[in-house]
Amino acid sequence: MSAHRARVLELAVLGLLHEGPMHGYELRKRLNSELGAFRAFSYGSLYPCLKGMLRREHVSVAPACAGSPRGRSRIVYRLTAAGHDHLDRLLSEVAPAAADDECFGVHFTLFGHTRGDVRLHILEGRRNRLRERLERLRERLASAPEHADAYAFELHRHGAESVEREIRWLNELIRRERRCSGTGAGADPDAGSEDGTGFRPSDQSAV
Amino acid sequence: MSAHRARVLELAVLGLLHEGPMHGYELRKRLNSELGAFRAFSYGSLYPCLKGMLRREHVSVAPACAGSPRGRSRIVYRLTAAGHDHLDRLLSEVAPAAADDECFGVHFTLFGHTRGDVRLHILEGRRNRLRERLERLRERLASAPEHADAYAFELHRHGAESVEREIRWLNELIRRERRCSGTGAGADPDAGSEDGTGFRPSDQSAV
DNA sequence: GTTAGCATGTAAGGAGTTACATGATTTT
DNA sequence: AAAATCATGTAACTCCTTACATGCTAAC
Repeated sequence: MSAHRARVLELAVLGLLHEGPMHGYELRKRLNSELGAFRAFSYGSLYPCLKGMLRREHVSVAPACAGSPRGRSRIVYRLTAAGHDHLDRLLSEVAPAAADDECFGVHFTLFGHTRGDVRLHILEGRRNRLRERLERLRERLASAPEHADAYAFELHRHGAESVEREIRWLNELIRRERRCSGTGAGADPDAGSEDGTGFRPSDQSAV
Repeated sequence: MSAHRARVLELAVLGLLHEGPMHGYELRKRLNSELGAFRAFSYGSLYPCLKGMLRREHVSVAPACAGSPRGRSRIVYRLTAAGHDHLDRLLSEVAPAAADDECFGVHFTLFGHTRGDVRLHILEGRRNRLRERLERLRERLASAPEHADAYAFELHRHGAESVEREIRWLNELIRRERRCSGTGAGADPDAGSEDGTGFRPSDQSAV
């Protein structure tokens, strides 16, 4: 009932403020370069978010430290103890939403503060999501009738290749995580389902 | 001032209904397999959307044609003349939003009904968007300090590679479009079948 | 003295989701 | 009779965007 949806922005803000205090403007800049390719947040979402976090006392405001305050005076936000706890809690639970396109990047970026077992769960969750997607794409490609739209086909072909690439990337990451965590307590049969689907391109290694 | 934002769902519905009349449930299924990898719409957005289109008289309802009506009686939607016009208009204007991640796929899928020059504009718009993204990613990668987060770095590295791949794909498509429109008029999408679909991921340059 | 960049904020609203409510038919 | 599948629909809500409003400082 509490956190049933994404809440990407707040997680990202918590993550950034974990590195150190920051004011809103800078927060937004780093948000949009750190998370760069994935999302771009506007002030219209950032400031209300900060306001909410302030109300919940996950952050506190510091008086604008000087330095070289060009422009209007800054409001510097800093994580409170409660804020740190909240971030830890968010990073400890294996949110299924972490497999979402919009969330995975943020969670991955915060892997540095995430427990090893949670990292593994998130990577596997993401991989499973992509495998489902790939399966659907392959079904469509396999059943592509001759009258099919050439553009749609090409889009799905390229989409399937992209998904395959990301799955292979995840496989490699998962392998590394398992190796690092040493005694693998996990029991996941990682058998490759070889595609006999007549799916062509230089398909190295099972995804 | 009228259509300042995406409106992906309505465009997709117009596109599907252009193929022929359909009822809501089927529409949603096709929406989520056609657009497959990209989006998944729920009934909670589809039915209100259809209602709006009905109000604007872009679609009309037909009495549930029989066939094998398993389940509750169907409501079959059909494009009106105004609906066809509206779709044509949407596909004629080069919406900048077509470069968005969520929109590009839908627009591309409808390339079969899109004029050649508009296709080219959309492909180029998408490529420019991705080039900007790639530039930002490369900046981040280049300026990655030694103390940088290894996970964030890896994410951006993989992200940059993915974007490069998509840009190369777009380059190839743009090349083909130019070649086709050079010889003849651009309004015959279904002809030819174009099948040299062998896209080689070998060339790494000139993104 | 006006433009440009830095900095904070709000009001209105768009697009879509979840969860629910209903109902018919077929399969188990 | 229960469960699964097909089928339509609504209300409440979430997350975010756009467009606007404000104000301060530096450079041209």
